[in-house]
Amino acid sequence: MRTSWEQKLDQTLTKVGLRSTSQRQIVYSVLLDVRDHPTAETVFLRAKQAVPEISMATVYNCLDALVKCGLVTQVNIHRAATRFCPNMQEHGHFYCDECGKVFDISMASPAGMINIPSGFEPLQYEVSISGRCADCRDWEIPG
Amino acid sequence: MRTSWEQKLDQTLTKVGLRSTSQRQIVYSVLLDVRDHPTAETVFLRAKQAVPEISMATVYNCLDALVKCGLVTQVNIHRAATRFCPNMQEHGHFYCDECGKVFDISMASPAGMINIPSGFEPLQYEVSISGRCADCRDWEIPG
DNA sequence: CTAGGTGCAAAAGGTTTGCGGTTAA
DNA sequence: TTAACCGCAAACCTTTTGCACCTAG
Repeated sequence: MRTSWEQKLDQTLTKVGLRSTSQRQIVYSVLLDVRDHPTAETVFLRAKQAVPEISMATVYNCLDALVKCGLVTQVNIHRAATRFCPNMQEHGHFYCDECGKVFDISMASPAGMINIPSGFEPLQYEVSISGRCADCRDWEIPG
Repeated sequence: MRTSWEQKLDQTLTKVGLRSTSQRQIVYSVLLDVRDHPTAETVFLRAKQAVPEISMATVYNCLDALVKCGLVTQVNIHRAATRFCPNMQEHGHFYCDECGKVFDISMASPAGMINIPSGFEPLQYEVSISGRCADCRDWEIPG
């Protein structure tokens, strides 16, 4: 029996004119399975466990398709590999400079507090915070 | 006579233990001169007009030094070259997907509206908006 | 004097592309 | 049937690194 996320994936891909393929299903399931904002490389390695012959190019293609159809968000990290996140609620990201982990941060819509100049058409907002996560702060060696 | 920004640069670099060099002065002056959020490559080409023998590695080093001492901000753009901005007021950035230009966007401090989990230590906020700028919207072919 | 900076060239890292073969619709 | 997709490998672009020489403090 098809699970509900598989149906939703099929429908969402089809809606924007993209095909539903087994590779795209695997990639999406990998993202849903462990919500740790993996890089394309990590997604590749995890997907490979299910489909050993899958290629990096295909993983990029699949991630791209998922972003295009609105099921996945990209998280940009300065000069490091892009992370991928299947949480489509409006939220920000906290990047820990020390351990490299990425955390979802709940927030109000930023649209209200930002003064978009007239004539500009905003399509996407991205709020990212960098610093040190709780764990890394705890492990700090005192003075 | 030394201009005030040159003195400020010297002092600010020195304060964090970095040296004031002619290359760093040139790079900073390039950023102050045209406020169009240039890439490292563009900074390199502009700096080269004053110092033909300057190298890309040095431009990166100088930009890095300027960021470290707090005179310059980096603007991350998804999968494209980092842009550099000498405007140190708290502000966001609008990236036009069509023409690639970057615009400063005034905004209230995002710190208030974001719910940082306890124990997390935020160091830097970055708000970026992507979409279409006014010019690109105007030039759109109707129908 | 010497730690830090510069210039060059080579390498790294992440992502994209070209192409022949495959497959969903 | 056929446009879209896959897998592979090579290319690409931005950034980093190693090293010999140079220079600010």
